[in-house]
Amino acid sequence: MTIMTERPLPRPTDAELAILGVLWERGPSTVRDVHDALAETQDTGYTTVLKLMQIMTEKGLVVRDETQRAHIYEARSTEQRTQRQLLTDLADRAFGGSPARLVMQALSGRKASAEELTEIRQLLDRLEKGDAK
Amino acid sequence: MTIMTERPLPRPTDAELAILGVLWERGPSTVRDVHDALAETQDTGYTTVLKLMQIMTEKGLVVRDETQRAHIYEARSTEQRTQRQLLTDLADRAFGGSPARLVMQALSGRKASAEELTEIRQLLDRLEKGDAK
DNA sequence: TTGACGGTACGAAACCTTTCGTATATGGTC
DNA sequence: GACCATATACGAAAGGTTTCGTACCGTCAA
Repeated sequence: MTIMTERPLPRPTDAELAILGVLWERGPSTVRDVHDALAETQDTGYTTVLKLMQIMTEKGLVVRDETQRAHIYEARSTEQRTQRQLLTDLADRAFGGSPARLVMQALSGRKASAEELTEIRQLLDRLEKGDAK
Repeated sequence: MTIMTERPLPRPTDAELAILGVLWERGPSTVRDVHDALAETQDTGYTTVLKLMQIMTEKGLVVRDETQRAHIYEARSTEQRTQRQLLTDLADRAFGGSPARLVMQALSGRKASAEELTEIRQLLDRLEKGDAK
């Protein structure tokens, strides 16, 4: 039995995050799928996307199924989990490690709709009930 | 009269953000000041910090006063402003451009203390009164 | 004046990210 | 089988980030 020291995944780069976004939205996809989806907003070449996804495979950000001719890629970490990682990362780098300060800045700096504010308030209620998560 | 097309400052890199952190905390500082402060936690060479701060000057992230032999550097953007920029940037890249979703994820994913939650709630109150900012 | 000290400037290496050209393989169709 | 469309693999260039060695300059004290 091999001991797999589950190394934490590296922070995805900008380009990698865009690709992950497609994978989260579409689910397991081929390079072509991802490229076509990205083509809506960007215009990066097909082989560029391919190369990035190959690198992401090496990094462990995605896994791929090679049984088909067109490999099928899947994000290794969920969107939520990645988002949280990015947030704690940003909190560490720019908010003295305090997610609370990050939240306050995000709230005060932005115009959130009334519904959103209400939603956030409800979330706070749940949190204070100790109903974490 | 020169037209200064005030270009938006670039997103600071990790190393740059660490330096900005020192400048925000200490106020205008020399390279040595910054290096010594960083030495508490990291261990990057003096010339490395110097070079970074020179690059940051080129980018406009900091301004420097060269009247003294030891130049004095100052952050060009406030901590708050930079934090907000980083947050909207992250919201764009990883939260579909929605700061509200970012906030919710930050709240649900983290254990915030009761005091912090209260503080956030008060902030929400002020926001809903239309007392933005 | 000269040397030691502490500062800036500069260049380049090492590494990472992003890009894409080109080579090569595979599968289906005529 | 031969061809064509479409896939992956690979290498390398271009640009950005981080690191530091080395050169050079000014200041001050002996």
